[in-house]
Amino acid sequence: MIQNSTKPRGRPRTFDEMEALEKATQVFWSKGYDGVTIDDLVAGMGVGRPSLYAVFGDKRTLFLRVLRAYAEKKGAHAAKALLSPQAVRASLAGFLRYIVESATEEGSAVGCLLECVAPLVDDAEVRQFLRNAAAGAAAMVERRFRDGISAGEIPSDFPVAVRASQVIDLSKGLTMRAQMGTPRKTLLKDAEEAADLVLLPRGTRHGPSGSARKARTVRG
Amino acid sequence: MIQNSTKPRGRPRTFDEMEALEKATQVFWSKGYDGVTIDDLVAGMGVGRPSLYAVFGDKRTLFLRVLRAYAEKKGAHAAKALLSPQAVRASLAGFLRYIVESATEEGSAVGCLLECVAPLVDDAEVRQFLRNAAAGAAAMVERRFRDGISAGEIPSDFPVAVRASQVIDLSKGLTMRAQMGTPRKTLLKDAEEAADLVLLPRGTRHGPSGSARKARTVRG
DNA sequence: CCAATTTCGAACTGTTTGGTACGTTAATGG
DNA sequence: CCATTAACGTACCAAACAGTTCGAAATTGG
Repeated sequence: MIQNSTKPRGRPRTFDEMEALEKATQVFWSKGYDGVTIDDLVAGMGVGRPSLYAVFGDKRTLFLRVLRAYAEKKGAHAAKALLSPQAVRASLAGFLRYIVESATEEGSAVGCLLECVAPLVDDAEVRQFLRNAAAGAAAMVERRFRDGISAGEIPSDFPVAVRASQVIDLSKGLTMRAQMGTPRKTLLKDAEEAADLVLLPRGTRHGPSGSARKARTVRG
Repeated sequence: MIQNSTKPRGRPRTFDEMEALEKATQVFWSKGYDGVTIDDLVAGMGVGRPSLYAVFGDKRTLFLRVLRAYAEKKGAHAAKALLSPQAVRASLAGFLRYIVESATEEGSAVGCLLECVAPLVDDAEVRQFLRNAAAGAAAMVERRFRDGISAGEIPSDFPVAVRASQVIDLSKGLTMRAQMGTPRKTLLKDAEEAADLVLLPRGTRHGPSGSARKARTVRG
């Protein structure tokens, strides 16, 4: 048990800190960062205005905390989808499906907090956090690729790093389309296509398939 | 000449409308949408406050106009890169390079107006516009693919629509990474990789390459 | 030079916002 | 039962903000 035996001295809080934090997530989720006023947070979190400042600091601090909690939760979920005991393609598709699903959830006017709200905040610390998060996600995918190589599912010359970052890029594209209102069904289909794409073996460009091979060097 | 012979009657304006619009673009570019105040626009555009309302309407109207002009310009540029008389891969790489270059330009704290600022505006009309813009871009890429098929550069069974939308997804990923501070050099390299990826012939997954083919159906 | 027209610029108004001060309430501890 | 502690909620303040008003200035037409 984490419960500290010593009870706090003064008047007890009328809200649960973690619960309030989740409500704050909802608020930022639905209104963006700049769009949210302190009053929005007060109303949405069920926390008095002075308490909000006392417990969570100002808006920026609160947002960073929300972001960290959100990323942790989402990252855990994504990792679970990605590292489940399935074949590479299924893992990858599951990962991308999860991205799409969380981005097309009801009640979020703006889409995904990490990929749609936070990027606009224009704050050094937020940007750093996002870079790290993206790098972490790419590393996770890359690791899955390596495991796929170990398992013999993927050829050993598979460009794991490049493809991993491409998975993340594609996922960002999916997320942004979700935000623009592309229906979930379409995106889920595209998630499957994306999984197929990034697993294609490299090298063999279309040379042998077509008849004409236009006069040019195909890079290198 | 477009010049209307009749000179306007009253006091002449001290600013050029188009020039002011470009300055407004810069303002939105560097501060986002919610982040800019009317005073920012007044200061950045060199237009008096009442004139701004009289000529451009309120912030939202002005932003939509900025967005349209920006998209038109960028679209033209991208189309030029994409439809230039080169091989498919070179066209595609040029297109993606342009995306990266415009997203990593100096002086834009926030990145790209279309893909980083506008998506956060949470306005129905803006979202509609963005959907159309993305669809237009995908259509442009798709068309280039078709031309590639006609020219015999690409096999005729190439999934043009799917790959076109994947190009757009990848470009959005590149743009977002640009905004997070990933260096241009990295992104230019990734643009090349992306061009390679989406041109890979489909179908042949890794079955024949590795030795072990883990017991499972590879989808379907 | 004067009337008509249009823009300019400063100043104004009512509202919203972030942040805080203060008296009140609810708990603990002796 | 009173002192102490801590959170609560109302109410407040100063700054920022969107949008407008109004007189001065600059141009055209006669």
